[in-house]
Amino acid sequence: MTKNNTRTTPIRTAILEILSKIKKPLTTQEILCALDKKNINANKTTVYRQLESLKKNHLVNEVHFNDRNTRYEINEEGSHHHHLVCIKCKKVDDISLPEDLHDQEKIVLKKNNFKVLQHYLEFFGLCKNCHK
Amino acid sequence: MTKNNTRTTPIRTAILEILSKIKKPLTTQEILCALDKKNINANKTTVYRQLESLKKNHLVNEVHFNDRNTRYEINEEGSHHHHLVCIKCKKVDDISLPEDLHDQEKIVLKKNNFKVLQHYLEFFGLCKNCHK
DNA sequence: CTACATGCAAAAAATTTGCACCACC
DNA sequence: GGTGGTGCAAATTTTTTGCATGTAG
Repeated sequence: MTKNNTRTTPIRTAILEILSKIKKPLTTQEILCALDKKNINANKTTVYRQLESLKKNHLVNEVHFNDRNTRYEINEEGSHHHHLVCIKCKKVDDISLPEDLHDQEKIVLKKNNFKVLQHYLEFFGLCKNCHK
Repeated sequence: MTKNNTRTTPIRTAILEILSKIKKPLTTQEILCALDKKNINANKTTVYRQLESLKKNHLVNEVHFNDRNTRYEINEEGSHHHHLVCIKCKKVDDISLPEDLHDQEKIVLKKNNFKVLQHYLEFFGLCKNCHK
């Protein structure tokens, strides 16, 4: 039993394994396929529910790119990273930025009296192969 | 006739007006309602198509927050701004950051040889009213 | 008179809900 | 034995597509 009254089940474990290994955000569809390839039979409802639960437990993050798809990525403690999304070949690279937040950003947030719990930073553009 | 072979129609104009005035991202639903309040009768299909077209013409941006909704905001040239999303009261504030990108971020992007066309930065947390 | 715009209906896709049943603690 | 997990079907919501018609350039 993990925190928040959730149990460690094969499906839950498998989803975490998949996301941990691939280290990039996957859509529900992709997760479903990946489970299938692992010969783990899971209903899409279950996957939705597990992802929702994993999100609540801060084990995965929901990420959105420039399309209409909801994606999930593993939430690796300490290594907060961002994404470079190539709008041409759709490749997604992670980048980890040397420090968390710019000082000036912190000042703005402080001035707004806003308590940041999470932030997303995504770059859209052309990767090295696509902007030659 | 604007660029990209699009025409200036009442619906298109109204959508831009709405987004220009409100200056925050709206869902398709909200845009539909706003049109209704303006007594402009528009089919949802048309709105979807206009938003897609406006996006292509870089007049609006598609924005995603921490839920499953697609939102659109006016793309105001030069005043690139970001959002503070309160996860409790759902209020969305704009912030404009003093400078575009952190120097160190620029270095990382350069090292990755990635040409940035657009970037999103959203902060999720608690606004001043909600974290008392 | 041609290309874009629109509305309507239907299809497709994504997500949620209700209910029954199972299984772990 | 009670709480969470799962599957299935159905409902709901969101988005897309096809087609007929309208209309501005």
